[in-house]
Amino acid sequence: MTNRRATIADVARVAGVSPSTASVVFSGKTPVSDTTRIRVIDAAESLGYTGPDPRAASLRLGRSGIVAVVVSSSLNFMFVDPVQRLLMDGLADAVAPLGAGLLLLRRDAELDIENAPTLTTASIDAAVLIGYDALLLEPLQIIRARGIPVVVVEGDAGEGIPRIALDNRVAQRRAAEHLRDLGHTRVAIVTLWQDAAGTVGWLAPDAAVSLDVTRERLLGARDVFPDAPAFATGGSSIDDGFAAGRAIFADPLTRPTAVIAQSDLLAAGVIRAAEEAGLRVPADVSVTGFDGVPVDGLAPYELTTLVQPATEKGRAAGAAIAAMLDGREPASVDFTSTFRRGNTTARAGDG
Amino acid sequence: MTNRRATIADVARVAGVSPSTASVVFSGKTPVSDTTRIRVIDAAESLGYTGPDPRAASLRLGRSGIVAVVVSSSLNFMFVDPVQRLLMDGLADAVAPLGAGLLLLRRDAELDIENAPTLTTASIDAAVLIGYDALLLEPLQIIRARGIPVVVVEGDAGEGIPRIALDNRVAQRRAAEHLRDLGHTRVAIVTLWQDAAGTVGWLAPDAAVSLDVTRERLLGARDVFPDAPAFATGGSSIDDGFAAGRAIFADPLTRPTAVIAQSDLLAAGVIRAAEEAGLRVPADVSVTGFDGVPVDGLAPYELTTLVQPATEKGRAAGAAIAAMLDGREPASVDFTSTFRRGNTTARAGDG
DNA sequence: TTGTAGGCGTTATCAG
DNA sequence: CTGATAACGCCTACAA
Repeated sequence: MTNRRATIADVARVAGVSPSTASVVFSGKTPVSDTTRIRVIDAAESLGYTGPDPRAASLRLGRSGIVAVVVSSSLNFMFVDPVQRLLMDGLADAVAPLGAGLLLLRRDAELDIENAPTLTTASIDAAVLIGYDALLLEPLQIIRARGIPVVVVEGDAGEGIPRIALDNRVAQRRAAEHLRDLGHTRVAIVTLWQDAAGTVGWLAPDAAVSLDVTRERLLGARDVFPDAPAFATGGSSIDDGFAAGRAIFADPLTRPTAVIAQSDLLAAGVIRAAEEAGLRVPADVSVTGFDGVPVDGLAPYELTTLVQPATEKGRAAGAAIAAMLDGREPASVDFTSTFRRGNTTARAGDG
Repeated sequence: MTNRRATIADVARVAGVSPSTASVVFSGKTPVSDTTRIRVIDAAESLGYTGPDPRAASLRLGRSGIVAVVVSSSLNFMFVDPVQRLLMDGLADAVAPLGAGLLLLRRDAELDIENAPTLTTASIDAAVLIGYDALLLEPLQIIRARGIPVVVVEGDAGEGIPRIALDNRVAQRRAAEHLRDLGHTRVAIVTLWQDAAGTVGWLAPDAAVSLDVTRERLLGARDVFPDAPAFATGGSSIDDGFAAGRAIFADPLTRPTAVIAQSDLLAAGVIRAAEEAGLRVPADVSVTGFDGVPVDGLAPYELTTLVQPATEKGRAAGAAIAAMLDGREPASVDFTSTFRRGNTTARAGDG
């Protein structure tokens, strides 16, 4: 019985009008007399026609209303980070007015040969690359080859590709200066991923950090504390920060009086580790974060941190996409973080 | 200069073959001689042709390779929950072999009139509804009217709609029995959302809980402790659990010796609150969770909890979709949680 | 193995 | 305000 879905032609026939008229009734692009509109709508209803087939419309119009978001890791891993979540919400906000939705595309490392590579076969109007790094190079090339507009958030994909960036170095420097002004001299740094592999451990002083965000924030901290040791984590989570904190507080002799963490989640973990080591925060050790996001479960503490406009970054990415789809020139945007003093930093030696 | 993207017809012309032959070269559906294949590929390269236009293919083939995931809240809110994240990964796993991607559709409460309602205009092959409740009723109706296959995860959308479910009641009962076996009699319950509005506070004994998951788990706990008071939270987060815990531990006289939390995140918050109140876990108060997911930052503790196969649930949803797209009958699946003893429960009175 | 023809369901254009 | 026409770019019987 479910022979075939009704088409606009069927509706037009039943309504006794031409297909183009019926089409216009649905698109609203052109004025239609009330009587014909009603006839068409009635006909549609009687046929169970629920509106133009998006596939056909998409072919005809040349756009599908879909924006791809390409991520380099598992969704579980990616969305642990509140910054990413806020970013996605901002993006969703910004593309909604375009009538667009977000298509989540994982760049699967272990991609089976036979699997249809969705990035090459999906009807997408534009793409957003998040946390651009070497892993996203191939997706980027595919997208560019298809001539699809693309925006990069965090990280630099080269000339001609609009990017949404943050003043990572300057902002992180501000946190370091804050600690210096409080009299701290023995400071340790806890960084985000140092490379795509996610190698964990103390960074060699001259280590080349390939990930933009990590490198910039590290440079900012080193602008003030050139010799501060840095421990690289495998991601941005409380657990990762906890592990780093344990390593940092392991030796009472070399114990720092302050820790600069490259994210709020890492900072939360460092605080946990400090408590475990019997250190009070901020009396014995000061901790700074980065991001300014709500950290679930950090309750008593309020981090001294750099607040970045995560949602705004997503909106800006969406705006850039809207511009490109509109044929306008997309603007790269540099966002600024603001310093926020919490209760996790104090004068050195107050303990 | 970028007049028009090359089409397969252009490629065929340059290669000196017919369009159908060129098409076959790309689809691989029919054997083609090596010489012609090479000619076609060369022609494509010289024209900058990167493969069939997905929009046209999608119209012709009748499928777009896109599966919609409809969520009822902000992405930020939704992805706080590790269960949702794992679910999404499982879903992504399962639809990847179909060559499909996941389209994230927020059911925007404050939908502007002028905004294109993406659910009615997106080229989707199927849809997944997560945490079905009254809020998703309208999306469900739209989807069904369009005749698009749909699967519901958690929650019942009625006859004929395949669902991926969990043995919430039975599993939660097991946790309660565990506590009873440990000698606990004064037990409090911390629930997930009680209704779509997310009303927070003590539940009236006869309160009608409209959300399936919450209700089932509540019933399971009450199967063993019929009179246990229940505090409803506004979501599944450590902070929500913390707030609930504060309320529960506020009065030393009515203080329970055990708390049944309906999620691991809530349990983590309850533990935090217990510590704040000077109670030791599990010596003074036992706490059980639900989900069996890694809780970032819970480090020293290992929850006594019910482990649910979150990723598997996602995979099952994907499998059901694959079946439907294949014309096969989709199977509803009932998953089973397994009890896992951690270090957050102990015999009553051991403190 | 290759080519021909027709249509997937819409919508923009332009003439009435 | 309405209707005829012509794409949009591709795929697949079917015929050669």
